[in-house]
Amino acid sequence: MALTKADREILKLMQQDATITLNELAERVGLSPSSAQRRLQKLREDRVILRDVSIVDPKKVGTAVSMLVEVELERDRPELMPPFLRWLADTPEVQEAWGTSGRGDFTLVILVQSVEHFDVLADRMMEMNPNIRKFTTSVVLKTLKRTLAVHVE
Amino acid sequence: MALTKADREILKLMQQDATITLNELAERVGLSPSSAQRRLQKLREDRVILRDVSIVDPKKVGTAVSMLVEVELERDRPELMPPFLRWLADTPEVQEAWGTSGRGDFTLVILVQSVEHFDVLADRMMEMNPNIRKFTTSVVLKTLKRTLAVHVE
DNA sequence: GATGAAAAGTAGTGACC
DNA sequence: GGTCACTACTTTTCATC
Repeated sequence: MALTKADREILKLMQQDATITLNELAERVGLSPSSAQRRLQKLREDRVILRDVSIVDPKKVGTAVSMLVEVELERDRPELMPPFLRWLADTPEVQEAWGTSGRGDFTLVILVQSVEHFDVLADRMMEMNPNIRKFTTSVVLKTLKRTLAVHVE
Repeated sequence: MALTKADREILKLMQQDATITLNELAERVGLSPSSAQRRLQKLREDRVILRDVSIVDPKKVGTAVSMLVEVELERDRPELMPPFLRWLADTPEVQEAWGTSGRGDFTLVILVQSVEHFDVLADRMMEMNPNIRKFTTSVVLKTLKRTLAVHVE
């Protein structure tokens, strides 16, 4: 499943604006609309493009506090790992979660309406996950950049 | 610019799948297609919805190493702040960047093809930004969740 | 095996109620 | 906010390279 130059161009453009029409897309990558459409369809079939989503401004819907949370788990309780993963998946305030090397075991990006909401959430997190040894929180003062766009050569 | 119940439903659905048709959307929020369209249009005009983008699987395009980087800046060189912000904006490998309280001043999410690429990038970062006092790097071992979706009540 | 042109089908838009 | 007519976009077909 090698990517052509046109494929890469399509990915670049679609990551910027997925509402672009096939005519525009075709023109900008130097293909006919039907060819562009077929390439795009194949990129979706091959799961290179996973999905298209709208990006919502948190401030406009009343959720404006982001937190970076580093969580350290008890390593000797592996049976509590699946519930923790499920908690991450099921908690919509958790936007992102990575398992990392280094200091903390996990780093989470959490988006809530207020610090009070975070407090409640953190309490619930500890309550539901007794394998959390400790966690440290950084308040986001300023979001400078936010994209899931992948740099395509 | 108060959000109606239908608006919130629209945001929820569009954050999951922005390729949904107006007919589907209308049906699921209990409006006519043209009403749904008008609400959607207004959400875009009011910049509640900022844009629509395709989500690309990094593994499928050969970029598969994520790093979390905490950067600490010299506080007494404010004139070097704008260049740093420009570097963040102009470097496509930097997916996300926050200014935070707590230990580090800034936290970055960086996506590269390999650790070797990260090395080159980190060197360049230090070279171009002499106000970086130090930085610490965590390698992402596992990405558990990744979304920019905002939880809409 | 993929492309482009053109036809057929579907979805989005805007005027009107 | 809903209905309808119009326009634009997407998808398929078909011939071609």
